[in-house]
Amino acid sequence: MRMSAGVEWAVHCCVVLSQAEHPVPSSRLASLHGVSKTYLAKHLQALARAGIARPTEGRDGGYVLMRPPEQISVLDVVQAIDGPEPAFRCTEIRQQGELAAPPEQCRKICGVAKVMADAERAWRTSLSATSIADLAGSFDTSGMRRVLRS
Amino acid sequence: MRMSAGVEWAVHCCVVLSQAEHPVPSSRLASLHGVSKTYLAKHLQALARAGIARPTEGRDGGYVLMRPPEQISVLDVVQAIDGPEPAFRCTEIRQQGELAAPPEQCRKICGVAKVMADAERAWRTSLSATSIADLAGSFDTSGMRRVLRS
DNA sequence: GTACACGTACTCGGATAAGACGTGTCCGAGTGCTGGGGG
DNA sequence: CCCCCAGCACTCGGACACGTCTTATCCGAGTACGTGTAC
Repeated sequence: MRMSAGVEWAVHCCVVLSQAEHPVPSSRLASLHGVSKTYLAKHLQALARAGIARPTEGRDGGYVLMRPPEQISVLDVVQAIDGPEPAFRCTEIRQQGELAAPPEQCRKICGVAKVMADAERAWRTSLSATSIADLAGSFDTSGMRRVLRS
Repeated sequence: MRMSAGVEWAVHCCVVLSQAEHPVPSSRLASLHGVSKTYLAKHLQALARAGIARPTEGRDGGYVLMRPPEQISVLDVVQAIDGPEPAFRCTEIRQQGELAAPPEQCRKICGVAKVMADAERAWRTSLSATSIADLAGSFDTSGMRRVLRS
């Protein structure tokens, strides 16, 4: 199970955006973090589709957070980049093969799928407990703001 | 983020093996669940490498669980198939680009990585709370045993 | 009747292709600023 | 001095290749059982 590397980029970008007072272009965000400009742009589009950041076109344009950083959880960013569908997808193999269970036993969710769903729920709950604002507190925001002004 | 489909197969196979009294060949496990024989064999090898199931060669051979099903957690099976490495891999982009943090600020783990690690820990804890024996209780084990004897 | 040796059928195991997805890149369309000219 | 307009540079956005991992398959090596034979 592997999470897209773009998630890390997106979270860091959100932290930077939470400290910016003006729109920040995707190319600037890329050079700030030392990553590919064009590929980061792709992920920022995903943030825009999810309603987390808003792009401004034209000169002096860039991305701005659409909500206060306290109201953006890490889970929001992860799901924006990685997709909202769960990692485990039950293919209902309990209904296939020689020991296929009869349909009347399959009204309830498969026990395997339930365990996986519970685990993913715990994962999401943990991610949603931290906001971008919380994360920003663990970084050197003063230096971040200084670099953003220059 | 996607989990390997083989995880579902492996968990169901472990449930079946917990009800079997004799070794069950991989080809039998495949036809019982209606999945590819050869591909399932590959995943069963992973279970063997992880010390969960043991293969027996020759005629009347097959796989047998190496531990009582109460002592095999769903997490054990998931990690055997999907690998033990975490889904999120921090690439330390806080040390790259224009706003690279100085090394003395990087002795502690990156805040982003910490949030992800905590979430995955919650996920693993949830998965380890359920054993193969618990799962077997949610299936029709009597029918399973009947089919296995035939 | 018993023990041994052989043949066979079955098992696992690793090495080998095909497909899907994440990763990375490129160029075109659209927009807001800015400088110059006219009123 | 103020307003309007054209040009421009910059931005985003979607369409296009590449590499890697998951998925899927095949064939060979090895082993335990069953049978036939010799003692």
